[in-house]
Amino acid sequence: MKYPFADVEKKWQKKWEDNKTYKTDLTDLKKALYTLVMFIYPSGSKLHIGHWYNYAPTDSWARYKKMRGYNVFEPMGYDAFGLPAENYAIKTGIHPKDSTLKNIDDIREQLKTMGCMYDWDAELMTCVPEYYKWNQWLFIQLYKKGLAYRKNAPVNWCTSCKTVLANEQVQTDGTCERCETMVERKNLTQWFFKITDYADELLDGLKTIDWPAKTKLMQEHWIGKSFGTEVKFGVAGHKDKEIRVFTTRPDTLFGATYVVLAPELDLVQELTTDEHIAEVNDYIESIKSLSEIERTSTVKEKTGVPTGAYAINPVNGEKIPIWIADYALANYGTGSVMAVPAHDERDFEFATKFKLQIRKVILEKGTDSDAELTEAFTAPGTMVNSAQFDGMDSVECKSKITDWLAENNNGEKRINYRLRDWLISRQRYWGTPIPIVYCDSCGEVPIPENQLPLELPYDVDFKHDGASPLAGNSEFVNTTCPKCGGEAKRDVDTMDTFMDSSWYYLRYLNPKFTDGMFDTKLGDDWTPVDMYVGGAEHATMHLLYARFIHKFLRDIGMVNSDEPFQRLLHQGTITNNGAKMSKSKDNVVNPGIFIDEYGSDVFRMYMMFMGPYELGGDWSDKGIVGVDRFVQRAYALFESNKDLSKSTVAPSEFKMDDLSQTEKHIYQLVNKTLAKYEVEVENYRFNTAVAALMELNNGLKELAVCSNEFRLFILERFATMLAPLAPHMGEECWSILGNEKGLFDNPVWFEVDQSALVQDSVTIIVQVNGKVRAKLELPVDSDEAAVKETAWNDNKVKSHTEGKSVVKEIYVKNKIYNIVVR
RNA sequence: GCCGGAGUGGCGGAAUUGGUAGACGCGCUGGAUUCAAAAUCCAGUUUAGGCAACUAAGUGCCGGUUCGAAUCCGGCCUUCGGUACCA
Repeated sequence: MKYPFADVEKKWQKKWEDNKTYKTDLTDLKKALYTLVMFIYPSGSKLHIGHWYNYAPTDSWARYKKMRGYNVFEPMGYDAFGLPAENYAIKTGIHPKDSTLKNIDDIREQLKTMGCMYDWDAELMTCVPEYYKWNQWLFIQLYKKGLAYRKNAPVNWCTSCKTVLANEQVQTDGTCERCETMVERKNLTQWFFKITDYADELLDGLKTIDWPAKTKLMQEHWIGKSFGTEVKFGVAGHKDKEIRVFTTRPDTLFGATYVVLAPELDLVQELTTDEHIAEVNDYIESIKSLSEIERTSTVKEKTGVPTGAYAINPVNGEKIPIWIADYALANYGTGSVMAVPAHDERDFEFATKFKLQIRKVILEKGTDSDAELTEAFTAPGTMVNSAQFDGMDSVECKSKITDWLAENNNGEKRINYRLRDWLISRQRYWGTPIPIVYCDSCGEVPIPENQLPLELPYDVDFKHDGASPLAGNSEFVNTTCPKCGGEAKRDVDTMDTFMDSSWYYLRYLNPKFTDGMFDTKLGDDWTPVDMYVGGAEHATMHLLYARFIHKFLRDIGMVNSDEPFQRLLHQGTITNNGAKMSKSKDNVVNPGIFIDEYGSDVFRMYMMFMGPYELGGDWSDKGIVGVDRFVQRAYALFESNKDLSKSTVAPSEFKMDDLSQTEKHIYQLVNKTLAKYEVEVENYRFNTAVAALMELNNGLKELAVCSNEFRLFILERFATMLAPLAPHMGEECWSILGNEKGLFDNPVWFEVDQSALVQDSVTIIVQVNGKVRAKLELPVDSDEAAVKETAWNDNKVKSHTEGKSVVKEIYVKNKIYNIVVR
């Protein structure tokens, strides 16, 4: 009989639900295990292949752990705020709240057909006041600690739509995706979280977590800690002004021949001479629509204009011109850069183009100090043209010059970070309202905690001209000051949705908790999350923000751990004809037809079999029949051994000497498979785990001639290995054997019989000059003399060494014997 | 541009530490079964030459280290993710 997947899946899903199999008892902390997958963004109403690829293998891992006796907590929820729902509303008129809640209902139903172990009592969504209230509370805690503050920052502004655009809404040519108008950068006052205060700890903490090395490396580079010197340049004719620059090359300071300021700095307007002001303002206008990537590209032709003002180099009192150039960014570092054309590639190019002075201050070994440079010399060398430092080693002079600057109050040692503070203001509707009011007499005032949540009003014009849609709702905007009771206006921005995802793993533990942001007892018991799985695209942003918030929560006594996610893994992306699946491209592959034809177990097992989990790949259904055939064969095997456990009992292990030759082979195979399976599944290498089960299945062709208890022994192990990967089928096979209790209600796992893994002979490869010439089957741990003799007796070895002299012979025990001849 | 990955048969991929390249599966070819087909089962399947034994080449490209490299090093090419307002 063909495996009746539809009936089997329905049957077990009902049993699991009736038995509350996946309700986790969070008070049972013995072998507690929190496994988490990044929650779902409910944009469309359909789960696509990518979702299955993310969730099904993760669930298989959780099930494996459950079968090994862990008390597994595996929740699922919805990252429900965000831009797409708002765009959809603008296009269709359907309110984000309505479309989002509808999508969530549809998605929940589809998630249930996957047959995952989600504890549905722990389900949460971020767009309800019960959740986002605590975003507001958290904001206020950060505010109280001085970690939330306002400053100016640029946004993408469409002058035609009169709205702020997300980077995604700006096309590659710099125009608005709706109206094709050129997008400008415009400054707005916005809220920031001081993540930079935690930069060092975020860096150090990486050493303590079990994350992919590449992710840690990306975070390390994102934080970008660099050691250097801050130098104070005076400004000629402006005694009250100074320009601070950060440099990692203080040894080149005598070679600084000009200074570059970010065009947007206020200082630029203050310093520029009348003669240059028109040119400067034209330049600022001309770069308004450039993105940061374009501005800082090292291949783009450098642009810039002089301000007419001069800076004073503190080391030699020299007057050097002040320029502005787009590659200096106002929101990075001090916004000012000292330029040393002789020893920096970008400065060399700039100085050459604009005929600025190039002065060599570090001499390359073996070159003439008068020789003209044809390119920047960036390596260390000997100091020249540097007054009292001449003749010294440039590396040593880094600290010498810094010390000398410090003694004269012209600078100091400094650590700089690439990391910037987290901008959380969004000029959008569908998000958490920022709990601040602005009062003419009291200034910015946080809403008292007992007045939270500040609810997001339903009625709003999404196309409201200007900054934020909420600004158009006067009932929302106009309020009274919590401090003085006078008239006040609310902040009309909402929060970045990364705020929602920065602490949801704590809320899952009790989403209905009303006495605080989350139940801190449960938080301490269950976090850090043991295993976190999600896309690599989150490597630097979400995963850094969540770490920051976790550390902040620790500092205010809410959690007792330093990191939110102990172990992390990224699933790969499934593409369609090489393109990322997305609703907008209309290229999503719907799993529905595969579920209908093969069932969810075959489908999820195929996804796991496709390749390495962390690699992903292009979607193809070509191989799914192979997995289906495997399932059919395995099912038939169990069917032909129905109710075996009702008439016989399998021992916990067999003695190899008591087994027939056939049984011995199968016994070794099943133990080898089990040992491999454990390692592969533990490390999310499901493709090789499935392959191992296929090999096992192929090796059971002669099982029928074995004894009853032996067959039961083998099939029990086979069923338990199937269960994590194909949960419905695993349960079914287990029950076919005659077991009354379900595998996930009563977890079972079998030990490997280590004695069955011992091999008595081994294949030794004989190479001549690195080429395989013979394969010898020899006892394990044979000594060199024995191998040598057998090897040299081989005809092929003889023919390939004949008439040549032996240079040397290499023996690697149990592996290889290599003869080198000339 | 910058930061971080990936590249192996016709296809998806395997090779746990530098030691048999191609496990497992798809596809294809041949056979069994069938009136025939589907399904199933059995055998073969990196490429080139050869009936075969066998020989040579081969893990994106070029070079290097080593007795030995898919694996380590240097330089490229292609491609994917991120680049701070998609999430």
